[in-house]
Amino acid sequence: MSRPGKLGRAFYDRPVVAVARDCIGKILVHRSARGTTAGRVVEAEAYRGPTDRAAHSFGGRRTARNAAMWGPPGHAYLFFIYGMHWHVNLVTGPQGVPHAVLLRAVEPLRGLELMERRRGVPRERPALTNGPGKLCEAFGLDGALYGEDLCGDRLFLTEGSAPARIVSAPRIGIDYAGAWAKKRWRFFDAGSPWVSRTWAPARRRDTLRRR
DNA sequence: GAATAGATTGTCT
DNA sequence: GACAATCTATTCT
Repeated sequence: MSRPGKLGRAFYDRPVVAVARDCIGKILVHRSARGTTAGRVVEAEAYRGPTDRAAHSFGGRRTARNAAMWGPPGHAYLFFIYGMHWHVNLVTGPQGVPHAVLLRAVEPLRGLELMERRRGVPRERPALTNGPGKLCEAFGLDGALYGEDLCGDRLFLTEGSAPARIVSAPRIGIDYAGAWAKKRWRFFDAGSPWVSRTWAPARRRDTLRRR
């Protein structure tokens, strides 16, 4: 009731790949003590445990860290990685189904000054929010929001404008996942300059050194 | 532009 | 003790 167009529980209580695709173009809003930040989601990935080897819930793995993934839809699953970055996910599907959507990049819309201060990057540079760790830093998202209800007033999505073209591509940074790494469960707005990478990452192992 | 190294810590084996 | 759904600076071409 706090915002027109706020997405309800039903949006998240659907198959994870569909939610990931439908996220593109929606508006992410975070209201914090320091101010409100908002941005248009331009890139997201689906993680479909327990069968998806790339998911933290692969093989039925259930720990304190990934507990939110197993909870009801429409909540936030945040985790800390590489010793310095937070990532934010939208939990999807019914309780007990450990699926989630990783938000990878947004186009900044509101709270630009706050984002610049948090990131130390000027608003015109894509580096402000074009990566999962970057957007969390810009929006001030961290463990304090673990399990946050996305149907509440602190962190949520609202209706936005669907892009002209959504591209599907392999997910990033999960080369260890074997065949699952090839699934095209990364979605992004083909026309946005705020996407982290427009296609698959350069694969180190596959790129032979030319003398 | 592309490739590489280093940062840095919570979590789990 | 190893590793991770990353980022940045630096180096090389």
